[in-house]
Amino acid sequence: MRSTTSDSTSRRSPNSSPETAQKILSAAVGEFAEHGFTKTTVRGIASAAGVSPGLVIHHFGSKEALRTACDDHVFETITESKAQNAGYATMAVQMMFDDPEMSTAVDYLVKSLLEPSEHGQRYFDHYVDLVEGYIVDGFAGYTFRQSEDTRGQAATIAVMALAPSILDHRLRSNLGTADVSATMTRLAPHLLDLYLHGALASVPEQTADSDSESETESDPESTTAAGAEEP
Amino acid sequence: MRSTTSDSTSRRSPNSSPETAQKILSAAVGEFAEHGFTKTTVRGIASAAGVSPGLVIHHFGSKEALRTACDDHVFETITESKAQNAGYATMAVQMMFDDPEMSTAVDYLVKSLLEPSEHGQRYFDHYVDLVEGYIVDGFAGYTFRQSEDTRGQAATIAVMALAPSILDHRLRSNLGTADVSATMTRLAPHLLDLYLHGALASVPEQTADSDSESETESDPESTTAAGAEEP
DNA sequence: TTTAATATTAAACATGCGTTCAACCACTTC
DNA sequence: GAAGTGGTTGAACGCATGTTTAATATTAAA
Repeated sequence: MRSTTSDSTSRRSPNSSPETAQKILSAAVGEFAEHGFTKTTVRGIASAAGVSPGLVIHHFGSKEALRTACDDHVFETITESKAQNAGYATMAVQMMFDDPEMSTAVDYLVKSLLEPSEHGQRYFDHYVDLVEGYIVDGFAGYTFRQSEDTRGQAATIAVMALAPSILDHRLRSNLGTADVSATMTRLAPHLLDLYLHGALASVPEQTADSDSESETESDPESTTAAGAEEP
Repeated sequence: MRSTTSDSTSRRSPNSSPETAQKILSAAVGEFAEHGFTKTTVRGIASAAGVSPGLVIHHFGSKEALRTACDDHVFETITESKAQNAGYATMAVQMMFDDPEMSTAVDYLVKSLLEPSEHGQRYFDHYVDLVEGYIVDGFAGYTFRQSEDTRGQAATIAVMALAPSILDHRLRSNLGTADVSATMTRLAPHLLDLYLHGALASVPEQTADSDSESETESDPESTTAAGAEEP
């Protein structure tokens, strides 16, 4: 790899390294996606990028600024692919886990979602808005069940859609699946069944006598006008 | 515990403060539940317990050993309450969020679930097994839809049930709910509706059994202005 | 009371972290 | 070739962490 780029005319850098910043940023996204922001070290990023730790700071100012740059890059990556195919909502079902770059992007967002930082909150809010739009306008030909509290419904579905990615590591260990794609493939039919028909087949009878005390489902809030939704 | 040597003879604990260890452990559970294991510091635990950092190590040996002790304590706390009411599965819907000790216990388990440690994996596996039992035998009078892949179905439902607790912080900010209990109350009707009837009301005209290729161009409007700073 | 063992603490130690700095090097420009 | 500019590095700084240690306080046993 010759570092001397054949790019003529606008050669602004005396020393050759216009691509180093990109290399560092790519490594940072990978490290953040794998370990999260807190546990990721600048030295680890530098090692993954093949540069010195000081250079990372020199290019991005600080670890926090580097995180912001990664946020922009990942957000851009996902929204670009969103223009191509269906977008965020496909994360719920499947797809976008085959492309390794997209997979790390999803991991990155999930990790930022779990840290108390505010970056993840912006993404979450954006995602809920997106789902809310899907509930109102439909998605890929599907029509959602309507509710009075559309926002709460959108938040609920958004959380459900994100859950498999969040707990992918635990699912992989439990199910023995090799990678994210395999896990999603394993979960896909059950998710589709859940979204289409629910998880419960029958509701409990009102019979008084039973061996166990049961009746645990009847919370003061649990029975609040839940099932009575006729659009 | 209290005395490490010579309980065969009459020499018991000279200066024993059995409540100090308990105080430290309780503070540790709270700190771990709030910040997770990694970001929690021994000094923070000591400060919360009103003791010196060295005493924490003196009583439990190390931070890792203290975590193990907390794991046992939390697991015991939850399984004890499990004997009383329905147990884990109620976490999916509601309940057990009102009792503050139970709430921190749930937070503790969720945090350990998200860290790469192996402690959370044992809990997750246990939880999936529990859900699998519910699918086979039913739960609180409810009957689950049956599937060929009961394990995958149990894992799916377990993940769904855990999701609201995991993303409670994000949900709270998005929905404006004050605490966990309020968030769960807000989500409860939608969760019940999802479990009972699913999320989708109608399917697209083509058969939707395996692949989900959709050519729909549903006007994505996600042009969030994010200020970028590229070097 | 004396003694010995434990509880407890303040300080120190070792390590890893993000960051800074002075020097070096490659390349462009004069 | 000389000078200059910016990429790059290795060492070091300041800080926070988990843990250790020496010393003190406390209390049951002798």
